[in-house]
Amino acid sequence: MDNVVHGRPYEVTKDGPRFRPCAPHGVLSRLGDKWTILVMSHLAIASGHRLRFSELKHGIDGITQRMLTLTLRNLERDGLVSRHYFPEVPPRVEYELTGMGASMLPALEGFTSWIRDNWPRMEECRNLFDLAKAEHG
Amino acid sequence: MDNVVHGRPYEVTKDGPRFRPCAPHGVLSRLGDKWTILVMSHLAIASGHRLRFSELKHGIDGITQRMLTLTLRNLERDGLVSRHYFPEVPPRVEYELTGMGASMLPALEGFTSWIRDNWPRMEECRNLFDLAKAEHG
DNA sequence: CAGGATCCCAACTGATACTG
DNA sequence: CAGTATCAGTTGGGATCCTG
Repeated sequence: MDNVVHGRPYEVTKDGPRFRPCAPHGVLSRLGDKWTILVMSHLAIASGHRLRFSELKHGIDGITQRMLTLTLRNLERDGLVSRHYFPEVPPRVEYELTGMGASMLPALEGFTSWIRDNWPRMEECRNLFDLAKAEHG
Repeated sequence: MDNVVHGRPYEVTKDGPRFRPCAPHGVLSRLGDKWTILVMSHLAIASGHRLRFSELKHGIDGITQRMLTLTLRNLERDGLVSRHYFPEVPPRVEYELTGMGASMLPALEGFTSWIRDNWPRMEECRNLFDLAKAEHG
C-alpha cells in the first residue's frame, strides 16, 4: 500500500507482502552492467566531471569502442551524462556528468564503500561454499 | 596507486587514471540481475529477516522456481543469506539474511532512496531523448 | 515442498570493417 | 576522432518435466 522498502512500494496481501518488478531494478541493472560503473567512476574523478571519448576509452582497460559508445548513450538517455560535440577536424566529443549524475555519486560511494569493506569476506564465503560443494560431491 | 574511488583502486598514468575491472562490478552486477534485489527486499522486511522458499516464491510476482533457487544459491554463496533445511515431510527450507547481508541494507537503502527521488526525472529524460531521436531521424 | 535437469530463445557482448 | 553496421559467440532467463 503505502509501504516502501528499497524505493519500492509493496502491497500487503493475506499471504504476506508482494512486490512487483519496478524502478530500482532498472537503475541497478544498468549500473550492474559490464562498463557503466567504470565510466561513472572515471567521470567522477575527472576535473569538471568531464572527459572526451578517447580519454575514457584509453582509461578503461579492455573496453571496445562499441561498448563505450553504447554505455555512454544509455547514460545520456538516463540524463546522467551530457554529450558535447565540437564540429572540428578531427571531431572532438566530451562527456560530462549532469547535475543528476553528480548527485548520484554520494549514494554510489556509500554503497561501494560497503562493498570495499565486505569484499574480502565475500570472497572467503565463496571459497568456502565452492569447497563444501566440491567435496560433498 | 593508493587512489580509490567507488571502492576501486586506480593507477595514475601519464595519460590519466586507469581502472581495471574489479570487485564493485561483481557485486553490483549481482544486485542488478533480474531478481536479487526483490529477494533481498523481501527478506529485509520479514520478521527475523527470515522466510521459507514458498513464501518468497509467492511474494515475488513472476519469479520461477528455477530462478528463485538460482538467486538464493548465489546469495548464499556470497554469504549474504543462510539456508536452513528442516528434514520433515514435506520438506521445509528457510532463508535468512546473515549478519553481512543485514549490514548491507543501510547502504542499499541509501542508494535506492536516491533512485526513488530521481526516478521521475530519469523517466522524463528518457522520453525526451527518445523523442529527439525519433524526430531528427 | 523444494529443487535438480533439459531444452530453447532472447539479450548482451566482442570482433571486425567501414564512414563523416 | 568518434562513431555506425554487421556478424558470431556467450550468457541469462523462461518453460517444462522429474525426484527425494
